[in-house]
Amino acid sequence: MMENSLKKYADAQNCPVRNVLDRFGDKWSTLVLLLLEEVEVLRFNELHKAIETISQKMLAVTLKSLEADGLIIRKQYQEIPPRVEYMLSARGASLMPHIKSLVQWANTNFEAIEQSREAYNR
Amino acid sequence: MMENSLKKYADAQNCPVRNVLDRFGDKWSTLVLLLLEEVEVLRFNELHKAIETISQKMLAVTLKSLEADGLIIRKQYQEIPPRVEYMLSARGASLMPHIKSLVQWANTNFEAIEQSREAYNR
DNA sequence: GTTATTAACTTACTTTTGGTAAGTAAAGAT
DNA sequence: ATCTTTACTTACCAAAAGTAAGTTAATAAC
Repeated sequence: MMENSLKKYADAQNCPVRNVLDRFGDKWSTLVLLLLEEVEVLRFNELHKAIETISQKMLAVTLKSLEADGLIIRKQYQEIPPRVEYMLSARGASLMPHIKSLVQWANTNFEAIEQSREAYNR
Repeated sequence: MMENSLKKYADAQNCPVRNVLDRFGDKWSTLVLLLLEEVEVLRFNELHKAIETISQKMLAVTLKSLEADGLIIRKQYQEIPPRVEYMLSARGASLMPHIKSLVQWANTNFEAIEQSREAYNR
């Protein structure tokens, strides 16, 4: 009764849900995407300052994987000191409505969830 | 020009977006939620078999945090061997449309993203 | 001519998180 | 007396993420 409906999630590699959601399952990707949607063009250090708690290393890793997935565009100028600008790609932009609907839900349910957490830890 | 629009993300603790999205930022929560939406009621071992690659420990941790957030309900029967059933709460159910819209996006964009990844790694 | 500055990262190292495998508890069946 | 069943927990190990310092190369200041 259950086997048929659940099997499709078993294989992480070939499951689109897991394969793609694992990517937003990381700590920073959605945040970077939200910032880029809001400000449109940002340099590495601007992102770093904006998020504050992210390390440079993690920001670099996050940007690379977003670029690899074609969600953001990296534009490098041949200048010194270096200048690199990041912005959403069309694909990245098409993702944002879905993420923002999640964000909206998070905003409306934030307080109730906090209260549940507190109640649970007592 | 940037300070005003970006500041709100700086503080993880009090930012609803970060605070709540960090929770789905883990590897397993969304998967458990999707399964529970599909099958409605599942026991610990059923979830464990369905996801396969999750460890019992991680499943226990995931279920606890989902319960703490009030997204799922844990119903324990006083029997031996023990019987515990998990199902979505109303709050959890209200989340699912947003998650599923993300899942849909993932399904439609899966192949293109895979191709981008391959191209990037060459 | 040496030193400082700037921006976008790397690298080496440490800490935190996640995974594996084995163990626990308690009743009923063998 | 031992085995089975279920829902976990615990001890130990591997992988991921965080920290801090280093790299590069041109221009500017001393």
